[in-house]
Amino acid sequence: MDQVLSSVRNSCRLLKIFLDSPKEIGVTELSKMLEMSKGAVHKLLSTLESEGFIRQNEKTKQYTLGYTLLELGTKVLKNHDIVDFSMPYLNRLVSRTNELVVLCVKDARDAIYVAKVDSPHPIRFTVESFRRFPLYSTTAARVLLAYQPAEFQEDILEEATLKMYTPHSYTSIESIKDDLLVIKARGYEISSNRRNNGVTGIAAPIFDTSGQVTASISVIGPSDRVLPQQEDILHETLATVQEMSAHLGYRS
Amino acid sequence: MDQVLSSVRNSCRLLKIFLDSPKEIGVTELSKMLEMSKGAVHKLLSTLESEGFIRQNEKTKQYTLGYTLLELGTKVLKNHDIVDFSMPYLNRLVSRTNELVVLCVKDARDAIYVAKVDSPHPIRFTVESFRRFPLYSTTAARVLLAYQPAEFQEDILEEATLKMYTPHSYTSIESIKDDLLVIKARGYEISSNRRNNGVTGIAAPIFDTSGQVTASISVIGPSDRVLPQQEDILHETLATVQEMSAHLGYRS
DNA sequence: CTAAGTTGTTCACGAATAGAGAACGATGTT
DNA sequence: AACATCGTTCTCTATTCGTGAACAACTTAG
Repeated sequence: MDQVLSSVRNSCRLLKIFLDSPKEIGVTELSKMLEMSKGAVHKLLSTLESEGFIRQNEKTKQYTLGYTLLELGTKVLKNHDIVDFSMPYLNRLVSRTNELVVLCVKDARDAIYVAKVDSPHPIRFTVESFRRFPLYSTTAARVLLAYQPAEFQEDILEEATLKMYTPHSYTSIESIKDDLLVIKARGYEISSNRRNNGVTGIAAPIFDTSGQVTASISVIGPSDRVLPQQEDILHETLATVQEMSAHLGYRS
Repeated sequence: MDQVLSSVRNSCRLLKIFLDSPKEIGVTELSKMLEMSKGAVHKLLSTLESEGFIRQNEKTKQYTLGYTLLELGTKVLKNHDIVDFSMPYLNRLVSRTNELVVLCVKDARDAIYVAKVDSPHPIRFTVESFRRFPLYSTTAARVLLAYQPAEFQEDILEEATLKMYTPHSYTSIESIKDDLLVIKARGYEISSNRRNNGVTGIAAPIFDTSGQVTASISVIGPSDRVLPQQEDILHETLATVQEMSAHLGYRS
């Protein structure tokens, strides 16, 4: 783990700073955030700029993310064939439930919505795609976590403890652990008012040939619309993931 | 210009290799393309992987682009406010012309379509967004090039010469240079069958407060549909860019 | 309108490490 | 069973990365 190219790691960390910051940042501010000298940061920036990963505003002299990252990000989506594969199913599930449907995958220690289809309702709950969030924080993510090895689960939940973060209406980390067992036992998850108040999510896992969980889908909407038709939505969701899993070659 | 962090530059080059390759690549192949030792490439890869910029397929052991690049790419789009600003105008122009409309910007030595609205026609011409292409190769890009300093134009066209690349129906690099003068003189460009046979593009520049060309828009479609209504489309396009420029604070 | 505080940028040097190249173990192919 | 090829690990030194201070170009304060 100490086998790491420090300047490469620094440049990665530098780029990620922009994810949670206003679009333009100056050298001085970056050097503080990275705890590096201004000179070194400047060298990083001009290297990244010459490769198109960073752009400098000619007027303000501050820096922004460059277009090459847009090219690469687009390529990531293209590579990810589960997205293309899933879109028809997501669309159908939206037309049957009239609520937001998302496709969620695990990446390292995080979850990401890699596809979504919005609810046709004028009043609707929306989420941000392509942005990481913790594996214990949303319905779809917890489904993914439930099928991970126990040690990995422990690790993730310990991180949650360290961050002193317990999702809404969970009284303790232990109760999440119980929840994961329930999810795996019955093969789906329904949760209300956890991360967002007044919002209910119904999620289930998608299996591939090797029996691994590759993704999960979730129907999410205002509790007062979702809860009354909870049974129907659950039925449609389970039918969808079973069909998807079957098409991926999974035999239960 | 020699003030460059070599390992950072190498990691950038490594990532860009994936743009023009199948989704998964092995260490050996990458080391050949980068002309580096396998050991060094492996170190690059594991550093990038620990930062989420690269992922390794557990079965094939080969490498792919990671999700962090998707996050960063999404952020680039969000930062770029001209895209949000332009969408209503692009949509309106499509509804008036019934052809593909694109928004094109210059980045370093390239052009990129950063937004597009497809034609409603069942038979339609489409383009790929977020992918770099030369500034001399499409109608919208040449409009951007026309407003650049003469020395920059020379530089770009010289590159075209070196690549032995002359866009279709240009007999020489000199004729492109003439074309650029015409574009700047009359403020728009109409070209047929240049990059794609049977395709016609009509493009015009958008100016900001400081009088700089920040982007260009182009209406593109099959020549047999576009040429007959050429006058109308040109009129609509010019009206749109004038309105957009005015809203950006440009005074002619 | 000067002086003090910013900013981004440059430079020189010593400590740290990046990259080459060979050897490794694991696959899969002949 | 021998061979080829893959990704990975290792060692070592020439290279270079990162620091800290000085720089010029602005903006702000008095």
